[in-house]
Amino acid sequence: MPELPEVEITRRGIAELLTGQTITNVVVRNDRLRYPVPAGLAEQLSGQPVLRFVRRAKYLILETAAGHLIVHLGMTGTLRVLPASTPIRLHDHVDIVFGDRVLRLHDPRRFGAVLWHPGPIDDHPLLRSLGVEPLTDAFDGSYLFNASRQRKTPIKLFIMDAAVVVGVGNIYASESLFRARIHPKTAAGRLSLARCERLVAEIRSTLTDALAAGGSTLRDFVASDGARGYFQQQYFAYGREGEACRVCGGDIRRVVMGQRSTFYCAACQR
DNA sequence: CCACGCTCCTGCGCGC
DNA sequence: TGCGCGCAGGAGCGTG
Repeated sequence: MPELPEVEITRRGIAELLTGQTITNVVVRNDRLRYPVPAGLAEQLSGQPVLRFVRRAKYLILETAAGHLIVHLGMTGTLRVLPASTPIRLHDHVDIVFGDRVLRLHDPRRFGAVLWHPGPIDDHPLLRSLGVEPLTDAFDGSYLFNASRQRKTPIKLFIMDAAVVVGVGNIYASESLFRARIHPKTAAGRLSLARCERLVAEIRSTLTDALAAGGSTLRDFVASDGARGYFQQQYFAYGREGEACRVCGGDIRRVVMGQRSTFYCAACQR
């Protein structure tokens, strides 16, 4: 389940290997991802050097002079640079070929996406109305405070709203709220400025910690089957229903919010 | 504008 | 042992 740190690690590894390299072909084995993979990618991209490989929210963007290839990993997607001779596995849906190497999208559940956008990237409908990046200065306590006024939505759903702040997935939403000692059902509009500042700091540190944990195995993630046990950092709340809170020893509870499991400590989080 | 719930898909874990 | 059910989740989108 790639969250923002995993996506960013993937971006760094691939950018290092493929920036400046020229695409020689594109092979689509299964175009039925979240959206149909557009036809004609091989014609659009062959001969194009990769100018940049960037990220916006959880979208990875391969930039060429001809346009942008937008990739989303969904729930189960992985994107890896492999020797072109690497055997095809089930669910290897798309290859961007660079001579004797290949950038391969593997995605069992097909929640991912591969899109083509010839124009300026900020114009793309999926990217246009995204909120701020969580690891930039634009995301601070007063931003969260101002954005949340009058909003009755539980804070957990609010921080997962990509129109507000991008890249906070289900796991890190629970973890950040635990660290900030905020109950996930608290109405967003009722949080004080001080609590918004605390929450922003904890969202940042949660993401940064995961990034640091992943950074150490960067090479594996990009080049090998590795990646198992990857971000198995110590969660405080996520997935720990019925276990003891690591801070107070109380029970970690699970509730469903927005059709998603939410974990919290009823004693620590108010 | 806001709140909420449906939907896509496959792999896995659990219960019988 | 084996089968089948239900859950897991990113995020766009439709509905009220």
